[in-house]
Amino acid sequence: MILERGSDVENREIAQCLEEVADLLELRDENPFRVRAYRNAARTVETLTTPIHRMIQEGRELTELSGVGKEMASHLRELVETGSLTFRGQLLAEMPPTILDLVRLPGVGPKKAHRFWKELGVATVEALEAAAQEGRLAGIPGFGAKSEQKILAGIQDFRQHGSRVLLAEAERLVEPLLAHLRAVPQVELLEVAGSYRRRKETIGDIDLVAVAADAPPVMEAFRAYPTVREVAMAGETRSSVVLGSGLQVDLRVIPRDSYGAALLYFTGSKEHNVKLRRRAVERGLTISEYGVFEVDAAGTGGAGRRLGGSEEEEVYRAVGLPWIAPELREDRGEIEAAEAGRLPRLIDVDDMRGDLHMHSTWSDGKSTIEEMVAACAARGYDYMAITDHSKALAMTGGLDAARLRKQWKEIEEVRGRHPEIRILCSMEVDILGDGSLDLEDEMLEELDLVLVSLHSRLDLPAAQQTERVLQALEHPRVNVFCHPTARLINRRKPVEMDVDTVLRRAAELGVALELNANPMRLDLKDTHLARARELGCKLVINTDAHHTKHLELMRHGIDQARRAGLGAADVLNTWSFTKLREGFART
DNA sequence: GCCGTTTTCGGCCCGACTGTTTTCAGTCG
Repeated sequence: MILERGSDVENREIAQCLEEVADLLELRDENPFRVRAYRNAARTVETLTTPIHRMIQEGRELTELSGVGKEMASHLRELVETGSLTFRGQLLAEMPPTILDLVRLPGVGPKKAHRFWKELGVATVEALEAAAQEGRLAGIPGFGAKSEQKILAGIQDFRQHGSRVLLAEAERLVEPLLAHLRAVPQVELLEVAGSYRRRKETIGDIDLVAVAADAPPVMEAFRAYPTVREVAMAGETRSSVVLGSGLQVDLRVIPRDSYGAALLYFTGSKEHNVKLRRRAVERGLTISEYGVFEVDAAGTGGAGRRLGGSEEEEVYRAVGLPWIAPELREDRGEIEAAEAGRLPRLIDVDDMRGDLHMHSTWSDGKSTIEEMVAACAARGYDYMAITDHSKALAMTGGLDAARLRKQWKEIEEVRGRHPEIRILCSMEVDILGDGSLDLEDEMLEELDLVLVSLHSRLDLPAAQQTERVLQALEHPRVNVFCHPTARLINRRKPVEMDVDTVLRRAAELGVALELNANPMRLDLKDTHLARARELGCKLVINTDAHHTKHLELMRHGIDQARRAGLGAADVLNTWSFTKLREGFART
């Protein structure tokens, strides 16, 4: 990977490079703690809200970052200055880079991958597949026919379902499974843990935690669920299945008094758990999925007195912390905040008092203005905005000035019939290629609220895209920049843009940034939101509904906002209408 | 490779399951 030279090397790319170095070191059978040091540093960089290149510009000491020492700091510097890392190049010279693909296969780790290469000369997924089919794998010690089958199945699976599934999609798949399991009489409690409970935007697999006095009947029911395609693992307390959709689901059955500890453990994140365990060790305690225990004074490694674990609160309390919301459990500073009593009171879907981005049949929406208004009123909103597309988006039936004026007449009539809700005349105005807006200034003047978005020329180089966006935000009538990076999760990459610069300028200008709640967008993403708040940006959460039923998607935006640690006060459309008006005032 | 109100050396989170093996390494979460 050669990174683009220049000041805009993204933290994500740097983190990726360090991760690769960790993988390569692991393949070389290096000291596992050295490997971990690279992974830790990668994680620090990835979750950092300030771009590394900016830290360097500002002359800040990189070793301030946790997990970054002298060596790592010099790696980071080299990456920012040259766009590549010599050390990584040296490691890559020792082995074919395609070996890294092997490690991504289920059941194949660095040890096995290394042996495939050394003992069979196999370095690609294709070569491994051929070797397994020809029975050559079973020839090396430690491998048998079963290993061969497993690897072939893994390759199949990997090709079909390489990417993670959207949280909203996972919900649809899991709900009926939960109903199926809850119907088993032995099941006392059942909860989805893992990244699903942390409300991550995409899900790799599903982790279920169940309490049952008698585990076997639960396991049996689980494996007998109609859409189960394959039972990957079947133990007494733990089973793993693959559903017809390709989604892997793990189930752990645990006793009631371990419920909290198990839920905590399987909710993760891994990094959050590691830090909690370290805290436990510092206090002479040990945490497992069964509870919190005193470490045996005799030092035999056995567990001593049990301090609790039936509820998550007990585990946190044992290490001197208040309960932490699952959405925050990423080791991005939430443990330190909890310790200092500075955990944010997270925003809730009930805090929302309006939705400021939705379409109607005037452009590409499927519901009429009247229907959208009635649906918003039914949700208890105090205000809403009708924001159809502008004329540049011809395929959506975008409105020109003449049609927009006609639309205002209709909105005026609907206002008469719905005094219970404020209806703002607005528009989602396209940002044109040169950064100008797709609506005349005199029309912009008359709108209650102006939204701007990128829908075209999404492939511009970073410098040009950034300039284009900044140009649009400078326009004094602009209030909200919608789905800023224009990504579609798993389908379209975010535009190349210096997000940090855009956030800074938006904060200065008083232009609000949208968190688009559509589960395919969730744009801005959590780390950008956290950075936006840090910089004092105004924020709104909108559904971008194209049908009355889409108004319900607001909860996905709330999930994302909670992951960013946002409270109700951080989001303008939780405010009263009067305060909202003042909030949108440009600076 | 990082880190330190016990430490600049000696630590670095914990347990289940599988396959293949006869006591356990590798992988996963």
